[in-house]
Amino acid sequence: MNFLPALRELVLAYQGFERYSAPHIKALGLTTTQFDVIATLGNQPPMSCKELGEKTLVTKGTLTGVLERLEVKGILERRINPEDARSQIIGLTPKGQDIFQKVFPEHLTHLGKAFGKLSADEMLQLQNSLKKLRSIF
Amino acid sequence: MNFLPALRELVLAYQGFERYSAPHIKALGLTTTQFDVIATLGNQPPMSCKELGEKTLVTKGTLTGVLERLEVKGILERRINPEDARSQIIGLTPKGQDIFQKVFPEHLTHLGKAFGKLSADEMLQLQNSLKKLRSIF
DNA sequence: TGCAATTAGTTCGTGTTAGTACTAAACTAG
DNA sequence: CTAGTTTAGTACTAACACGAACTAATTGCA
Repeated sequence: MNFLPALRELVLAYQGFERYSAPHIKALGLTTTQFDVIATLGNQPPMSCKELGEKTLVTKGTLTGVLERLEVKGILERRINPEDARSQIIGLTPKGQDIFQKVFPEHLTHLGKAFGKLSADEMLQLQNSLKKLRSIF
Repeated sequence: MNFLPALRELVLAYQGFERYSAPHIKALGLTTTQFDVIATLGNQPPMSCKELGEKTLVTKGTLTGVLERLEVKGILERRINPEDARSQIIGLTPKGQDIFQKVFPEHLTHLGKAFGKLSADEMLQLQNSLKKLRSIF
C-alpha cells in the first residue's frame, strides 16, 4: 500500500499551519515556541520546567534557552520550589500576563478564521484520522 | 467551534512521525533533511537548488548548508548549469547513488511497518482530511 | 541597446531542535 | 544511615529553520 501521499499531506498540512500561524505571532516579537509557553502558562497555574515541557511538547534542553529568553524579556520568572530544590516554579510576570491577555484571544481568532472553513464533521474526521495516525507510531 | 484538539493531534501526529522515522535515519549518519534530499535526488534527474528546495520543502537558505555537508561527505556534487550561470545542477555521486539504493528501500520498509496498521479506508480518509486541512491555510 | 527588475544562490542573525554529558538534589533499599 | 539510583535542570554541540540583505547573472522592456 502506498502511504507516501498521505505522509506528504501530513508534512504539508503541518507546514501550512506553521506558516499561517507564525507570522501573526512574529509580528508581536515572539516565536511560536515562545508563544506556546506563554499560552500554556497563561492558562494554567505556575508549574515546573518538566511539566511545561510536557504540555508544550518541547524537550527540556530546548526549554532552557526558550525560558532564558523569555525571562530576559521580563515575561516570566522562575522561583525556587520550596518542596523540591531540584526544580523551579515557572510563572508569568504581570507583564507576561498582560501580553497573554492581549495576544492569546487575538491569535485564537486568527486561527479560527482558518478552521472555521471546516465543517463540524470534517473537523471530527480530521481529529480521528490524526489520532489514528498517532497511535500507529 | 473548538479546533484546539484537532490542532493538538496534528502536532502530535507530526512529531510522532518524526520520532519514529528519525532514529532509523540517524543510525546511518544522516539527518532527516539530508535523507529527504538524497531520496529526492535518487528518484529524479539532477535538478537545480531551487527545484530541490521546492520538492523537499526546505528553504533555500537552509539548503545551502545541507548541500554543503552532503558535498563534503561525497554524496552529491554541484555542476555549473551551462544554460544559466546563476544556477547549479545538483546530482548524486556514484557513492550517493549507492547510499540511496541501499537506504531508501530500507526506510520505506521501516515506515511501511507503521503505516501497514492503517486500513486502505483509514489511509484514504487521513489523506483527504489532511488535504482539506492544508487547503484552509 | 541599455538599464531596471527579477532570479539563483550565499551569507548572516536569531532561534529551535535533539541528544549527550554533567551537576545537584532527592529518593530508596539494605 | 548511606551508597546507588533516579530526577530536574543546565551546558554544549551539530544541524536545521526562516527571513533579510547581498552578489552575480539574466531577462524584459522602453
